[in-house]
Amino acid sequence: MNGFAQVQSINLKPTFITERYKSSHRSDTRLLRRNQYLIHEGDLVERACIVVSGALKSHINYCNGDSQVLGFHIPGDIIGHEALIHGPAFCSVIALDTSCVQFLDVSDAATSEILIENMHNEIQRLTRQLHLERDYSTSARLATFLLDYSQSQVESGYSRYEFILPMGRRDLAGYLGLAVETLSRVFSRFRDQGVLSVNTNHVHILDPERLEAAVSL
Amino acid sequence: MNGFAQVQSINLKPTFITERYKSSHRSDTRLLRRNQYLIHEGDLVERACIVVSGALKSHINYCNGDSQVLGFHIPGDIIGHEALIHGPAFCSVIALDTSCVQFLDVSDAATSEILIENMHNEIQRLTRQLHLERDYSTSARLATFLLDYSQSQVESGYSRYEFILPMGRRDLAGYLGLAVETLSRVFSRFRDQGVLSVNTNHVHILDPERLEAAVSL
DNA sequence: CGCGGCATTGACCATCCTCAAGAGCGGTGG
DNA sequence: CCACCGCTCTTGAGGATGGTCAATGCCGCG
Repeated sequence: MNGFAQVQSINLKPTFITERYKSSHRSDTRLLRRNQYLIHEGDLVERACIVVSGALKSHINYCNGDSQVLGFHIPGDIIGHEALIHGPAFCSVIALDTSCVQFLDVSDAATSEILIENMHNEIQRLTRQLHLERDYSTSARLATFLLDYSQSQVESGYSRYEFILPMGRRDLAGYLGLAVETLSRVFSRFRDQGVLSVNTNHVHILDPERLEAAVSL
Repeated sequence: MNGFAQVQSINLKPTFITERYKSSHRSDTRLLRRNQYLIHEGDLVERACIVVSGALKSHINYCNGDSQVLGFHIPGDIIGHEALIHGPAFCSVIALDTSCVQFLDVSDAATSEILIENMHNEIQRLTRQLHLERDYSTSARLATFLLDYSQSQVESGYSRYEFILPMGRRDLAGYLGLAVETLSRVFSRFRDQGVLSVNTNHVHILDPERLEAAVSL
């Protein structure tokens, strides 16, 4: 998907996943339950992996108990490019839902090429967010996020306009750089304007055009 | 240097530069004058390069004539990791001063390893800026920038507390995500508080401790 | 039933942007 | 040499956006 992964993005989705499934002799996967960690900050990252199902988030914990969300990872996203340089993990990755990841063989030339391209895309995405979308209004940020998420749902074969967000308000607000209250207000405004219907995590996009228009407001 | 390159950072400074100079049979360098382009947005990037002297900026031009600064590049910075994947340049790179760059041989294993590590550092730097330093106040942003720049001056063998910024207010404000007026006000405030003495581009850090304290304000 | 966590809503306020004007400075040409 | 222009930097006043604080509603769970 686009616009979610801290450690990754790139859309090589089902095709690639299936291919890997077939080509690997034994399926080198891992199943995670809600709130289970895939990676702890500082751990040495031995292997990269690709999300097969579920949803995860990467974040950094502060000593005072706070934490900063860095990104969300959904099926097709690659996690752990640190494996390329055998470096320590910059952040922790935890499952938001029951999730399944498949490990990748970094020593494989084709795979490491994908990882490099993935890093490259990630740099462009971060640069865009940092410098080009920095001044987006609160509505623009939420609109962008929802449209990206919507798009990723389509690519996974789900409904474009109706879905359930795997993260809570706190995480989403943290990721978007907003106060929880502000995020809540934006949701309410969209609801009042008839753009969305929202029931906490259940989102229904009623007016895609106006949602897209909100990106440049 | 840290905190400047859009396309790069990594501190392999003089050692590496000298080494390369020696090892390359003919010195594969390029000299650029002020306002001369090293890379145009969209161009295919064939070779990466390292800044030997001077200063450059990377930016994106909008159709309306505006432009967004993405980063500054000073000696030791690597530019053009796109060379690794033979992709098009995401942004333009232009010389702010008379500058010299040395091209790198991407097909060389050691060099491409350095490029990968460099990309990795870049992702961490961007992530930090995007998610961790997003809410920095105006003073904190300028303070961070000046301290980073100061550090890079030291690493290049220049004075820690007195230097000339190679970019104008407009570019710096654009990079930091501030209005020019706001940036000017922060400079003035630091001046009034006796933290800096400033004469447009000539900066003298008078009170390093308070400048560092300003990072967390 | 009552507690705790999460989401929502309201009121207030700080920060930073916008608009407008003035100052400094270098270049050009009469 | 000086007057004019353009550009950048600075400074001031006013206003909008979004954060903080506080109260309430909502739901699941012990």
